[in-house]
Amino acid sequence: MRGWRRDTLTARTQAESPRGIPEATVARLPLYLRALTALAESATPTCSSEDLAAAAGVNSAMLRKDLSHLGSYGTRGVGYDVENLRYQIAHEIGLTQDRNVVVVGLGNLGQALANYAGFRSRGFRVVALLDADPRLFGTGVAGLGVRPVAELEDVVASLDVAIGVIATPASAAQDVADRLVAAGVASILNFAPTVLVVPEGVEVRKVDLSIELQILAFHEQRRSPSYVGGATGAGGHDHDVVGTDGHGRRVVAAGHGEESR
Amino acid sequence: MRGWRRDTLTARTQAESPRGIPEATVARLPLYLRALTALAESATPTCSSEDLAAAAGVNSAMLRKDLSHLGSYGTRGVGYDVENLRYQIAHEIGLTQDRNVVVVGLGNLGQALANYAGFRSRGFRVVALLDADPRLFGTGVAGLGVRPVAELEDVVASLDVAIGVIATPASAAQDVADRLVAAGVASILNFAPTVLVVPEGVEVRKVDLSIELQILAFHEQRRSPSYVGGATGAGGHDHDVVGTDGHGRRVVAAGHGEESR
DNA sequence: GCGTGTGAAGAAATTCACAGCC
DNA sequence: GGCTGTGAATTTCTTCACACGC
Repeated sequence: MRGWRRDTLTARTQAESPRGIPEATVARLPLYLRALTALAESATPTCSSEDLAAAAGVNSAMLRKDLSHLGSYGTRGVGYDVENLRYQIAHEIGLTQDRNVVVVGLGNLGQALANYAGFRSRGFRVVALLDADPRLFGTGVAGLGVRPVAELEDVVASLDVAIGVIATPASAAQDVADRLVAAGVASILNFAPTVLVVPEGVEVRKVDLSIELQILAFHEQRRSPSYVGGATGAGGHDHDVVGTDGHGRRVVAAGHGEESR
Repeated sequence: MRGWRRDTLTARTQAESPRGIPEATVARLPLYLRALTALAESATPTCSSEDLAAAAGVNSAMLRKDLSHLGSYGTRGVGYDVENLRYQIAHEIGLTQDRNVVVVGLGNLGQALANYAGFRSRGFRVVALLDADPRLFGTGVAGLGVRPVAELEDVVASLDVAIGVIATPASAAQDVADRLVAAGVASILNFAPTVLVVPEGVEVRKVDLSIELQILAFHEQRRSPSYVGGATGAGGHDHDVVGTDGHGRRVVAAGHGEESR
């Protein structure tokens, strides 16, 4: 079967990364996966795009479009086979194989991360903990001993680390990132409130709690009656009609990223 | 009533809320704020959009476009006054007033969040901690006693809570969210790995560690030589050195570095 | 009929490129 | 000359709406 790839030379509306699957879609696949897992646990054999979209908190049209990038795994007039679709998405994300993770920085957050069950439950194994503070060396966190950050290179090489989680103070983050990259780690999850500069080809995801709070604060202020829009500016006559969608409720899924940005 | 589409013609060509400022821009303002604070600390009086963009890890054209939504705070031929721009952005985000935060769920993550300095340093005051586990009641975390989650409504009302942080297990998150909303909280930061359904007008930001890891895993897999792209497809587009170790990867300014050819 | 898959339309976000001001 | 601010062009993402297979 010659797969009818969308090799469409009609370079119209198609940007796609390397071989397809836009970033926005990739960011939602884990959501669908989780929703499917929930459905599977409730012994639901099949589901419509409407069902799954509701469970994932997205629009059904978007869900179908997203899934169409993976292939045709649904049946017209019926829906999707929960178990099969779950497997296909897990496969696409690459969860069929476990990946080793090292956590660098074991302050409050780092320790919480090391203990976070969500890591282990989805094929991510925390195999080493590193910190610069000698007082933490050897102490047990999540069944692992904390080792000196000086051993970073050894750890990455000997334990086949694929992902590095940075939970250090901002001042140490770039240095740690540089060393992780030099040691061969090409995937970094950064919790330090700083911008990381990395070479081409290295993927960095950032989680910044204070930024999330500030975004909330912005909307909070906007809701306030006293808000007139920034300092000056006559502002528009726009009304705050948030366009009630009739449903009265608004589903907030995962997303961003940040968000966005 | 025929189920015809709602007359969306009401919206002009801009998703913008009240007075402008697209969501993507809002999500970056905190980034600029942080960069400006760093510049201020190094006693830099003014900076160009190039400088600031580099410090924030974005493209300079995007930075200028973003700032243009706030007003004209720069000087052509010169740049931006660091202190003034910092104030303008802080004002726009609404950081001129403190906001009270309640943390619900004090497991590993919740405790780490309660202790997180980043919260307090930017005008967010954690004023109460709630949990359902009696064993935690009264124990001190970050100088506050943990109180029964049953007191949620009291706490929100008496302490003027503006933001709720949910760090409970997924199973409890929706219930907590419902109660927060009913109590008048319209801004929620959700760490529980579940989709929250909230009424229109309530803002939810979500932080999901396992989703971030899965996104990294996807790219990790894509880099892998054995990756052929889902079910079918050629794929091999990589010309990046996948070879073990060796300084295969070239440092190319970084995915964020501006560079305008 | 139902519901997927998808081209086309629409909206949003990003980047370009340059006019205009210092 | 240098740099901001911004319309226009471009790219990316989302939604619509309907043909097609069940």
